[in-house]
Amino acid sequence: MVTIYDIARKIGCASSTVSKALNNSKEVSDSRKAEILAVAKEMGYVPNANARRLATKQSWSIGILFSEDLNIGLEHHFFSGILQAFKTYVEDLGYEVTFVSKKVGTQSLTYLEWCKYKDIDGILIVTVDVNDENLNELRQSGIPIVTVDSGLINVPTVISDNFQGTRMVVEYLMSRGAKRIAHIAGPMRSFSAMERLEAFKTVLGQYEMDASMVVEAYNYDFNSGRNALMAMFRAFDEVPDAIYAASDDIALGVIIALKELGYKVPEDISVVGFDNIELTRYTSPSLTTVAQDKVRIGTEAAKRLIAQINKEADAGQAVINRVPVELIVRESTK
Amino acid sequence: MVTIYDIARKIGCASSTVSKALNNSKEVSDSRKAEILAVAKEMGYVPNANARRLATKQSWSIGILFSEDLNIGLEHHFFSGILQAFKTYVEDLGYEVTFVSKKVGTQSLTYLEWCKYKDIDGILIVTVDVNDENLNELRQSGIPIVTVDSGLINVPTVISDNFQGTRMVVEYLMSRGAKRIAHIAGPMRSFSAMERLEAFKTVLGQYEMDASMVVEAYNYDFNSGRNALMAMFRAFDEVPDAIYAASDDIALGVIIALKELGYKVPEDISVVGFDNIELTRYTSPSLTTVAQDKVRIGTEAAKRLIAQINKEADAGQAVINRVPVELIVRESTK
DNA sequence: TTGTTTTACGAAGGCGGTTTCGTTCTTTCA
DNA sequence: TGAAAGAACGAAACCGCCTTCGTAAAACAA
Repeated sequence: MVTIYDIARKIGCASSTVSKALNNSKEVSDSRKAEILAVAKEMGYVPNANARRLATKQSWSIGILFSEDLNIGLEHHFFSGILQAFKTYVEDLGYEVTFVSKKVGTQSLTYLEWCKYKDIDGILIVTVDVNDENLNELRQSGIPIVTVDSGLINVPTVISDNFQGTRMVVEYLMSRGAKRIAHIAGPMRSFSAMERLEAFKTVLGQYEMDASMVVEAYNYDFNSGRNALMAMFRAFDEVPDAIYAASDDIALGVIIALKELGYKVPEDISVVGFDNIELTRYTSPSLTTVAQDKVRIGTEAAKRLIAQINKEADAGQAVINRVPVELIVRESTK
Repeated sequence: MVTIYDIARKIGCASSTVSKALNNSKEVSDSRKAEILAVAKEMGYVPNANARRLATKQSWSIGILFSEDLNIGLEHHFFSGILQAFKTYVEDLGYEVTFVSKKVGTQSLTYLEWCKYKDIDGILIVTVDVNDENLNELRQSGIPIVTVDSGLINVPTVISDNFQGTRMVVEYLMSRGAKRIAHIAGPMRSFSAMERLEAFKTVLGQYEMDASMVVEAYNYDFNSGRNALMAMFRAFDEVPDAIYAASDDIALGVIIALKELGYKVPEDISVVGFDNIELTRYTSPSLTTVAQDKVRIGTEAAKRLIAQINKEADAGQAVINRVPVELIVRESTK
């Protein structure tokens, strides 16, 4: 490993001069600077992150917090899409992104301890168990935080506009003649699921429609959707003419279940999803759904985090940043 | 921030003693050790990663390399699944995982420079442009590397057994009476796509069947599958009775396209995919496919990397580690 | 008792940078 | 032309931790 001392020795100047030159300080003459840069390049010099960070106390790194317990995480395309956009944005600014871990060598650490250990600049919380004690500690630590799609209070949040999306769905269904709209909600440990359910009730209420046909899916996946639909048909005597599902996966499960029960989609019952995952465009029938803007959510989250890191005014306010959604009408609604 | 000096001062001992106590050295008496640990805890001491790493030259961190140019990456469930398994395994051992970036602050770095900069212990290459010059440099640097599903030569690799999988598909189709099997290949810049194509030709050759009905999909996604199928029907006069697609997404595109052309799956034409993504179980028809073991691939890759880091014998050999696959028979084949 | 190990601890140097603060040597300006 | 200002550079301290080495006290052996 070649260090600034090696360079200094070779040139015959002080290491401090080399350091300044490499950092483009104006305390070094242009000729000297050129010489040092040339030698550095020739010797294959690469700075040492740990030394630099130790000295500057600026780590240029951002932590990503995925909760392990919920089994949605990296593997869920929605979150991985957000992460991808987030990562692209901050890396372009020169930050590195690291997963926050609970272990260092053989030692176990809390999230906050890990952040201190790494001297992290900021942290993105993606999915999380809201009741995790370790999170409180983190939140109160003053470390810049932004969260995505979570229900953490007192933390700057970026999330799809579930209210707008739900309203669009309901009003669209009504405009197409729906009289009896049901909702397959997502699991209530998910904040978005709660919001969508709440919005569902609110909007139907405003139109003086009954919003009681609701069943909670155990999970966000296909199978949970299928099961939830079956449960709904067992629990209610009435048959809805439209179903608003809290996610695309759930909606696809619902459609299959309806087919199994002998209903036609959309002729007998319309189905709407939420997410706009790639495949829904190609299923049969293709799915009417609410598109979430993963890229925008990830990018927005990145911007808000960076603003906090740079201590811009108001950056740290626990404001919920709602990202617009879009209703994509396809074949699953009549 | 509380340091070992703060602890030493409070107790009235030397910082070196504190350091030793915290590292459980036997040069410190048990009573002293207990005292120091107690004070450290009381003061909320957390070690500083940068200082520690600078001093020990052990970073306990692993880099993940996702190529940006191919637009498969984090968002592809196959890779995110592998990454998840990999991450879980190495984090449990106390390593942290960081995405390797090409920028540090405002400076651009090559992969190798970044690795040196961070003093990284090892690196997982997930998707990658085989022709990237920066990779050669990395490969020759001696830094422990493992790669997944890539065609990098001279690098320890973990990959699904594409030959076994393809053989199972072909033989299964033949056992069900297929006489004319076509292949929708994945993009040839993907190593797995190449292997599957090669295996397809080999196996058909062994049975003295014609293996010329092949079209390359432009990408691994649904739409490419659909387009490739259309291209196939334009290019060949004959109609196959079975189609082996290089991925599930492609297969689903193929199925839709076939439906559009008026063919029934599986009655007229059988279709087989590769991956076993969650949804394929629920599409209609559900998809016969080759299941890849994401968890095993990720874990295996982790093990091989750690072995190299620990300089275990033979660990660094550029052996290809083939992970068994499984044929899942569902409705898309008759 | 004396001599030899062990044990427990402290001083100090090093890891590879950054930064402050002099100190020369030039410029600049009155 | 002399004094003040600025430019260019080096010495040294520091970031927080680890580790080597020396030493005094305690434990053991002869």
